[in-house]
Amino acid sequence: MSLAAQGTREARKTPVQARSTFTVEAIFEAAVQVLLELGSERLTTTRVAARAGVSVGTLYQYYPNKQALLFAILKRHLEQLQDEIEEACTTHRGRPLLTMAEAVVTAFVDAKMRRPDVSMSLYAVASELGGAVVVQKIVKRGRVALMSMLKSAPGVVFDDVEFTALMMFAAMAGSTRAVLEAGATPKMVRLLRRELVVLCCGYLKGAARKMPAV
Amino acid sequence: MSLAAQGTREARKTPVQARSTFTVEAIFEAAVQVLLELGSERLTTTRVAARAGVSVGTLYQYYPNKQALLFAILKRHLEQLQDEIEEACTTHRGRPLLTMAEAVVTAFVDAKMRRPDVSMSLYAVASELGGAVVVQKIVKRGRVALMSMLKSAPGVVFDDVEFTALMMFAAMAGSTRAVLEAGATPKMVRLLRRELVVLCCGYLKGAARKMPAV
Amino acid sequence: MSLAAQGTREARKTPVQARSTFTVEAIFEAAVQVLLELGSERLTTTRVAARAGVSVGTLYQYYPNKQALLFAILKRHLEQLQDEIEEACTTHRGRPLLTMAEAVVTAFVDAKMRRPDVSMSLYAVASELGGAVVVQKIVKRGRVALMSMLKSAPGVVFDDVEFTALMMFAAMAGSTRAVLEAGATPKMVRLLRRELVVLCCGYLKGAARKMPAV
Amino acid sequence: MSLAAQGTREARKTPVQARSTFTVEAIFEAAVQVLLELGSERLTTTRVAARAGVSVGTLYQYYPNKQALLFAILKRHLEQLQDEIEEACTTHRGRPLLTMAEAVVTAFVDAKMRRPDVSMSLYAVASELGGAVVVQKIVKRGRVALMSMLKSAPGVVFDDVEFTALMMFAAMAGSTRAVLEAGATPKMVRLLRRELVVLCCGYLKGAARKMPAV
DNA sequence: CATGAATGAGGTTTCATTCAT
DNA sequence: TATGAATGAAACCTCATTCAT
Repeated sequence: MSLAAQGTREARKTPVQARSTFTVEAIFEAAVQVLLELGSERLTTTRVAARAGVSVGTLYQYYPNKQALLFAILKRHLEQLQDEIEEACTTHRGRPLLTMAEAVVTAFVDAKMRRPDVSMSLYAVASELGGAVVVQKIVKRGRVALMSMLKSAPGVVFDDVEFTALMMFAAMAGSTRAVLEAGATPKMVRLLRRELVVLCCGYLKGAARKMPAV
Repeated sequence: MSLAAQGTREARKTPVQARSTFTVEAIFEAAVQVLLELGSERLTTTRVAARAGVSVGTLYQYYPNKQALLFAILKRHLEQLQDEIEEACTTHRGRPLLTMAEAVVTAFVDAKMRRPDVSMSLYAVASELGGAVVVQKIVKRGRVALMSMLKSAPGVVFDDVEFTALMMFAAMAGSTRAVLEAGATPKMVRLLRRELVVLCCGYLKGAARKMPAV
Repeated sequence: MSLAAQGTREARKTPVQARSTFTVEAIFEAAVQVLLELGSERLTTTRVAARAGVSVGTLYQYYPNKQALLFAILKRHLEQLQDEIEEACTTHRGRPLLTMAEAVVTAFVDAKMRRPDVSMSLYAVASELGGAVVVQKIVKRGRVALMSMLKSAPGVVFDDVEFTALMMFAAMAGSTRAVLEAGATPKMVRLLRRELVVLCCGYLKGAARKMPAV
Repeated sequence: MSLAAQGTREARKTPVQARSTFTVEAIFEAAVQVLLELGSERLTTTRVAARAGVSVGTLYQYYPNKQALLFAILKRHLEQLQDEIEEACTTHRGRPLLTMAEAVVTAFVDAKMRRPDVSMSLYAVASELGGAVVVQKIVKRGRVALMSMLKSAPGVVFDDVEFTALMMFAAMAGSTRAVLEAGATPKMVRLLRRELVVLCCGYLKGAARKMPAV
């Protein structure tokens, strides 16, 4: 939102030596831990440094500021998510809509539920960094993959694939979040997967126009 | 989450003199303004008081702390939203699923888009206060109304209406949020309404089982 | 200590009407209650007024400021104490030292232990108002009475009765306080009485010079 | 009393660099000065930091809160006092009661009168922190030493040495306090020493039972 | 007289960030 | 490079006291 320069959000130096790689990772992991234990509100750079076993000064050597650190975590999470979605989308090109929906839903829910605690903690981070262009950019990758897959669906065509993809992702994100925030019991997660397939499938069918066979 | 007592989130005293009613409102409005301009992160009690033209002390006479103030805003927003949804749900009992979907989607999107800026600012607030029981309570009202309406749908029955209602709301919330965060151009909002109807309708049809006519 | 004008510590107006007498008393009692429940640190004028069932404004009508209120409580306590000590001293003029010691100790401990909680709460108040001349003045009365009684002791004379009286009071005050702060179990109080007699008696005997019979 | 955790009263970090040792001391000394000049009531962390020539933040690096700072001063005072009393008690084991009384009184009064101003300022602090277990602990040391010395007195035995020790300390503390609050002129201090010996001696003799020679 | 809304100085505490060592 | 002491702006919140109604 009011995040001024966004270059500031990137990590400061590319670690070339083994030692710094190690340090960076230690800081990163410490940050994740603190985020989980105390939430983004009570995460302080000093605390993270202490947890990582380095001094604050060192932390600032690798992350120019607190936001950059939080952003790094968010980024990794989002990129993993996008990777798995891309993978699912490429693998299922040309398959029927139901199969597509199932694949994407599975990829999405699996990725989010692998570390439900991390996913939840990141909601707060994302809402602070929310509007940031960098975030939008990362998320776009999955949408592009989804669009591309949808276009490959046999026998159907979408009026506005881009928006359709947006809607589908939003629906998945929204319901997964709701389930996470409601506690994400195994039973709920099971229901979520099933209903999300129903929902996406229903939506895709409704959004698609049948193409006359050539 | 770590928000201990919830009494802390309630307003402090009910104004008895005419003067104070005015003051409370001034503070509330000032808070909304500051929230819009600076976001919840940079909203400070001093700033709100200054904007309202009162002293900090006065602010604290009516809102025991910053959270209570933010919560008041969130609460009003959510309650209006729930009101309109309840209204829509009661009015459309017994109608076909498509009509129901249209009604709820319209109510939801209308409510959210009446003050898109406020809606967006409140995302951050909600993520801070999200876990709070009071919030959950308010939101439940709409879900109950939706469930009740769905049960009245002619000729169909749902296996787990409660979860269906949750999914539908989550999908509406998620996609509306996505559109808001993407800028919410009039065109997008139009698309959102249309596609959300498609989505909800598709989902409800998929989730419903046909009942044999008596 | 740094208490500027001390006239400010007196109550503001002498209640002439029945209603105000009642009000003043209600405020006074409320203050005592709050003092006991929350301590002088957390006693606020608003709280006292609320407890008394009047408005802050009314409180300030009768007590010009918070200190005056606290001082009033301390004053009453001290005056009662001095009364009882004076009484004991006058009654036992001319008796043997042991009898005198017993009488004064009993009066002192009784007075302090009648409301041990109040006594303790007032330590804090006294330490804030400690140096105040007004307090010193009140306390002096008991000392004067004690001196006068000691002078009447048959067959003995003190080199510096004034200081002897001071020492005796200080010893009584100090040990009573220690017992109060240690919890003041019935057993301890019993011990206190007994030992205090031993102590005072021993001291008085040591401080007195035998006078040759006339 | 209502001072919850006692960890809060302990110092925050042990300085490792030379610089910080200096800083801690500067803060401590500044605190003592402010305490003397303004009293504990008007001592503020900001003022102390300013006086010490450091920023508030630095102060809070070493003392987690205001109380911890005040407590540190009180602690040092009490510990010195206990040290000197212990010393006096160990040195005079097995000596006659009169010698014992003289030794302890001297140690006590000397310690208190070395910095009469500090002693007085600390009364207020002690009454705030009085109930704290940590304080009780420190003070206990002197009582234990006194008890141990009394037990070693030749030819006498005490029924309840523990209480006797308590009484003797309370009497010393009480009278010293009275003298301090009365201005502590050299003459009074001289009288105090003398009379306190008389008082303690008289008390000990009264409290002791003669033991038959073996 | 009583009310209670309003005041606002002032206090405590946190924490991102810098920089001398 | 690493350290961690120091910074200080800035936030939150309290409460004695006043004064218009």
